[in-house]
Amino acid sequence: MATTSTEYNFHDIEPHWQTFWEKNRSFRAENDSAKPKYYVLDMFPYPSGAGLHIGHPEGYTATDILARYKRARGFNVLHPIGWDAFGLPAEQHAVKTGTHPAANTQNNITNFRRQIKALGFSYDWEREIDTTDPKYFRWTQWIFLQLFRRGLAYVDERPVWWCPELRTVLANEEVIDGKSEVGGFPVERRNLRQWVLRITAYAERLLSDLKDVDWPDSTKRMQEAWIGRSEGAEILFDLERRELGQLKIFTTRPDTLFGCTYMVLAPEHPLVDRLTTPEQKPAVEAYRKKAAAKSDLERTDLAKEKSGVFSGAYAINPVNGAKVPVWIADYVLMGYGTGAIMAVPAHDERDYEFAVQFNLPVVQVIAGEGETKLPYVGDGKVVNSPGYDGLAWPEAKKKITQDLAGRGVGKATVNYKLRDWLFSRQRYWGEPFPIVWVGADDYAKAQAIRSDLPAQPVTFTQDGTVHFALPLPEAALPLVLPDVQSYLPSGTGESPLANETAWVDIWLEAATGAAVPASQGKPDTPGTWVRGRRETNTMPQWAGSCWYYLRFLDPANADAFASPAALKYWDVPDLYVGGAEHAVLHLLYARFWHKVLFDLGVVPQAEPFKKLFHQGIILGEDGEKMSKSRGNVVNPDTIIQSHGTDTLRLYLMFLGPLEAMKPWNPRGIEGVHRFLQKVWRELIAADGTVHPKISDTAPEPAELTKLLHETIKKVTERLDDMRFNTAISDLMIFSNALQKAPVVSRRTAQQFLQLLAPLAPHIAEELWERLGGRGSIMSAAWPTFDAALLTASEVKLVFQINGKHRGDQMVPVGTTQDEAIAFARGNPKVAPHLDGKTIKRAIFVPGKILNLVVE
RNA sequence: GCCCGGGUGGUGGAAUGGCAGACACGACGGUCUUAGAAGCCGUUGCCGCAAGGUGUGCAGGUUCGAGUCCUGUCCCGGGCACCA
Repeated sequence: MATTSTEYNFHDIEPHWQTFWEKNRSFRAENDSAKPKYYVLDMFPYPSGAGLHIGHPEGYTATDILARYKRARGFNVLHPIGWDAFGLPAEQHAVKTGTHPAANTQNNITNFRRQIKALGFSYDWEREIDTTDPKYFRWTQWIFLQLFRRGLAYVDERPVWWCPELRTVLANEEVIDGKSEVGGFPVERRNLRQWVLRITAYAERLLSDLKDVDWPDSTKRMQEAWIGRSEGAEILFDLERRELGQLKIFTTRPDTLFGCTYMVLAPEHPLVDRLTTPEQKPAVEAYRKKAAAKSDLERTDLAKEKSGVFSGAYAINPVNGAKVPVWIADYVLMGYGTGAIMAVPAHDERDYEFAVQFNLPVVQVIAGEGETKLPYVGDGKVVNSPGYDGLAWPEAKKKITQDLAGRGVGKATVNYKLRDWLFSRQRYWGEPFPIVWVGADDYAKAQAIRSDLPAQPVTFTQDGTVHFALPLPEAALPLVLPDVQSYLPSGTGESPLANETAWVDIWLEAATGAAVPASQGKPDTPGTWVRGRRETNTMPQWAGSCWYYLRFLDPANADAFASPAALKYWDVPDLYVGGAEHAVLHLLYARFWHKVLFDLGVVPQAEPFKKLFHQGIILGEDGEKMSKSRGNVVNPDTIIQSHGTDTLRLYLMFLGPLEAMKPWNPRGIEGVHRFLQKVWRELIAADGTVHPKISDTAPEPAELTKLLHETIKKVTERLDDMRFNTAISDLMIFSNALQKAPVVSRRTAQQFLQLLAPLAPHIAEELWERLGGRGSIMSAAWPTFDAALLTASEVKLVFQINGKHRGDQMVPVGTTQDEAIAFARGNPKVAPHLDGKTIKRAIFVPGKILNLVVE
């Protein structure tokens, strides 16, 4: 049933059809269908208190158009949405107001859901998920247990931002210019016990499998750079004082070994204490203190000026026995390679800068073509390197590495920039780790009855006591968050959970995971009861978003994160659309988890996202990024109120190519709104009945029929290519013709509405119904074009003389070159340019162009 | 500094190596109207009354023909940044 409006009243029409779709469950994806499947996924939103931002509907409109289009083409479409709802803002809100983050989160979700529904997206709401729902995060915890069991999760001391004044750990985004965002207090780096995931074990596969995915090249390159593979060699340098042992360095350029004139250790390098001579001790100590006080950011920001200090020690170059001084400098990082380098100032810019500053020798060992200006990092041949002179550097690299390996003082190695993933937060609002820390004896008891423990126990040592990480059995999941008195951190760097003694300090039944507060004493029921302390860290927001695309396949499953049948039928998303800001972290982390699940045999493919597309950012009217402080934020609700969601959807797509960054321009909205009004006006008379020019019997102009078929062809191609802006242009061109046509066949009007339906679904449904279309326009099969109608008998031929456009005319299809030249001679615009000239050459593209080169 | 994108009318943007500026916005003129809004009909890159010339950041090149391909250069945006 259509609405009763006589005019294009989107205020009636849009809610009307949204209710219709909801009642009819129009967008339900069937888990067992004979149809081919199409899975199109949005990056699910964090439901912030600010509500939907105009950037959300941009990408969501694009995927919605595709979802509706694919349904019309006969696909069983999975188009889901959910909420990435753990996270810092909800926790900060809780700290401020004392309300439970869950309550605040649910309010925000309610608001987001309302806004998204008002946009008319064709989500299957029966598959809605929420990462903070225990039924969901049960499986986040389950995946963590799989990682843990396979030795991919461990505990280590890692530096975090610590604010002594607030007595809390801060996230990077809570630290602004070295001060806390709240209060502006000074912050420092402090080591804390953290969970770390061994993503580096997957570095090689994360890199090499990029070749199998259809992603933007720039995103692939960013991931490549982030993984940062480099091939080189580890080389052992003897120290002058043999009793100190050897110094292991990593270099990508072993071929420059003869040019090494000094060594550098990172200030944190464990050998620094031992090899520093007594005279140099005070200077070295002072330097190390200074370096330690610097944050990573400062250390890297001060890139311009090198600093360092001589250790007093010397190392021996393994290829020529040269004695080289060992320096300590913070331009060498402990976290990469071995934390020690051989410095070759002649062929490395940083080493060169350092050598100049500290007056160290520079020895050239690579010569380029002609005069070589140092530092020289280009191609060339090896010089000043007895035994290798004259070799091109890649050959020398190979040969020197082999020779060193033969002597046992070096070997070829591969290094990655990628670090293991810091996976814990000292926060309340995240998934609790299903881990209980127990003593050695209790761990041994558990080992006797559990088969799901890692080969190597995960431990940490505190005040001389070794603590063992005992996982909860899978059957004990989910481990839910306890209610807490305060969302303020414990003050010791632990999360607020540490204050919940009854939850934290427990007796645990090792086989079942049953627990009672330790304060109640050891239960006397049978079982293996061990005394433990729960892990108080929680997981980062990434955890829930690492695998959500799998939960959509089978969201209600209580026995598995998804059934094998659902995993097999739906496979992975055919298209994933989201912002480029996730190009590295989210996509890399999700790929890592997916590969672990693949290795476990629980997902059938090695890569989670076959095809990826980034929508561009929408800037404010002023061309700046939208932000509250600039006051240039656009709220979709306002546009829906003033022009309707069909207009908003069209406008978002009409702004420009989806991938481009583009400014918001409120005046442009009128243009697409007028387009929809025109469509209405041409199909519906002023009294609300079908326009008199719509006819079942009288013939419409042949040009209109032809244009319809051209439009079907173009719009279909453009939806396939995600060229939504030009698809809309094509529809506008057709609507202009619609307006001029005295008679329009009902079928033409209906087919046009079908083309419009994925983009502006509400008005399309309404007009379809009024024009007597059967059922929902969504269930009508996508129109096809008649190729015969598109072939013309005449085509426009363009005449060029010496490459310049001089005229054109309609010529019969199949015109030959000679005939075309005759047409040119007879063309009043072209003929004067041929007068008294000889044609030296003719280039003829049949049906398109005739270019005559004349003299 | 390095790595990616991108520079086309007053604006957003179109253009498989083949008519640069589709489609819109804005502007101007007209029509309708008591008046306005909406609609409709025109015009609208720049120079020129016109014929015509000229034009895709700049300088070259390849080609019968370049916005599109190549080289260099400038500018803007994004990402990364002492990774040995």
